[in-house]
Amino acid sequence: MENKTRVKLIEVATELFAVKGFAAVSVRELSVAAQVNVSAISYYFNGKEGLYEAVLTAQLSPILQTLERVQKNDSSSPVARLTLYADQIAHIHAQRPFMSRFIYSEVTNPTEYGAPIIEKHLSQVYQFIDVTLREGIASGYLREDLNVTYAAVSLVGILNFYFIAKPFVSKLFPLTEHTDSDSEYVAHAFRVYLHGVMNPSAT
Amino acid sequence: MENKTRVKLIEVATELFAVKGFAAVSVRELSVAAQVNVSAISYYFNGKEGLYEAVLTAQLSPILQTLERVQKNDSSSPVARLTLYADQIAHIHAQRPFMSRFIYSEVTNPTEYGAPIIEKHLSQVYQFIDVTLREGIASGYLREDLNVTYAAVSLVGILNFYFIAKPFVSKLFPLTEHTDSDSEYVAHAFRVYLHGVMNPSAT
DNA sequence: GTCTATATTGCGATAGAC
DNA sequence: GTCTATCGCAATATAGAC
Repeated sequence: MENKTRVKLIEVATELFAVKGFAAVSVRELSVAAQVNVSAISYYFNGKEGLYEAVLTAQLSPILQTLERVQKNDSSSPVARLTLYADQIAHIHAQRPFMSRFIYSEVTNPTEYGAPIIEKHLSQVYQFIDVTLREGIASGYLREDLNVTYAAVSLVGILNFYFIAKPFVSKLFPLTEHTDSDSEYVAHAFRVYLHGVMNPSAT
Repeated sequence: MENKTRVKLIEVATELFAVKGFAAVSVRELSVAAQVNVSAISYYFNGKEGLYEAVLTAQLSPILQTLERVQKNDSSSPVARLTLYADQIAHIHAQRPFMSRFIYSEVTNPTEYGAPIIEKHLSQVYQFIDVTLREGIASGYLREDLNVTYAAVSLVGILNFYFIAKPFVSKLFPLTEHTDSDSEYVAHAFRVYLHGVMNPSAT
C-alpha cells in the first residue's frame, strides 16, 4: 500500500512548486500545506531538491510515453502522425494541469536539478517533430521552402503557449464554458498551422 | 548626469532576475555582481522588490510604444497592421534579449509585485490583436470561421515562443549564424500563421 | 552617497526521543 | 515513521559613522 505522507507531499508540492516556482516555496510552507511534519521531506525525499525532482519526473513521464505510441504508427502519413501528436498533447495537459508550468518555469529560469530532466524530455519532442516534418517535405505533403527548425519551434509554440496563457487569457476573454475547450483550442491551432505548412499543390 | 551606482544595479539586476527569477536572486548576490554596497539597494530602490519593479517596468516600456505606433496606421489594412506588429516584435526582442524571460516568468510563476505590471501590458497586446483580427474578418481578408480568441493566442504563442526557447533550441539545432535570424524566424512564423488564417477566396 | 556593523527573521537539515 | 528541539547559516533591512 502507498505511503500516505509521501503521496500527500507529492500532491501538495506539485501545486505549490508549479504556481510559485522552486525557489519561492519553503519546506515549512510545504509541510504545513500537506499537514505533515517538516522532517518528513528529508526523510522521504532527501530534502527540498529531492522532492522537486520527484515531482518534476512524475509530471513529465507521459510525454515520452506519448511519443513512443505515436511513433509506433509508422505506416501512417507524416501529417497524420503530427495530427495524432497534437491530439495527444491536449489529453496530457488535461490530465496534468500543472505540467506546462514546470516546463516553462525550467525553460525560462532553469534550476540546477530541473534543467537536465527537462532537456532530456524536450529534446526528444523536437527530434520527433523535426524528423516528421522532413518526411512530410520529402513526400510532398509539406511546402518545399519550409525551414524545418523554425517550423518545429512554431508548432511547439502554437500548441503549448495556450496552456500557460490560459489562466491569464480567461481573465481577459471569458472562454466559452465547453466541456473540453482545451482540445478545441489545440484542434483549431493545429488547423491554422497545417494550412500554413502544407504544400498548396498537394491533393 | 545619471547616477552610476543606480544604473549599474539596474543593469546587473536585469540579467540576474531574468536568468534566475526573482526569488532565486539575493540582494548580496546583486551587490557583489554590481560591485556596490548592499545597502545601496535599499537606498535607491527601497529594497529588492523595488529594484525588481524598476527593472520590470523598464523592460516592458517599448511594448506600449510599439502598439501605439502600429495603431496610428489606421489607414492600412488589418493584415498590414498585424504584419507591422510582428515585424516590430522582432526588433524589440533584439534590443531587449531578457524581456521575454520576465514575461514568461511572471505568467508562469507570478510574483506579488510583478503580476499587475505584466497584466497591464499583455492585456493591451491582446486587445490590439483581437480588434485587428475582427476587422480582418469583417473586411473579408481572414477566414470567417476563425475563432478570434484562439487565433490571438496562437499568434502571440507562435511569435514569442521562439525567443524563450532560443537558448534551448540552439543547443539542439545549431542555428545558422545569420546577422539577424530573429527577424528571419518571426517573418517565417508569421507567414505560416497568415497562410493559416487568411481567407482562401480572398485576392 | 557610501560604508560597517548589526538586528531580526526565516531558511533547510538533522539529532535524538518516542 | 513521526515528532520536538535546535543547529548553523543566509536572508533582507537599517542605524549610525564617515
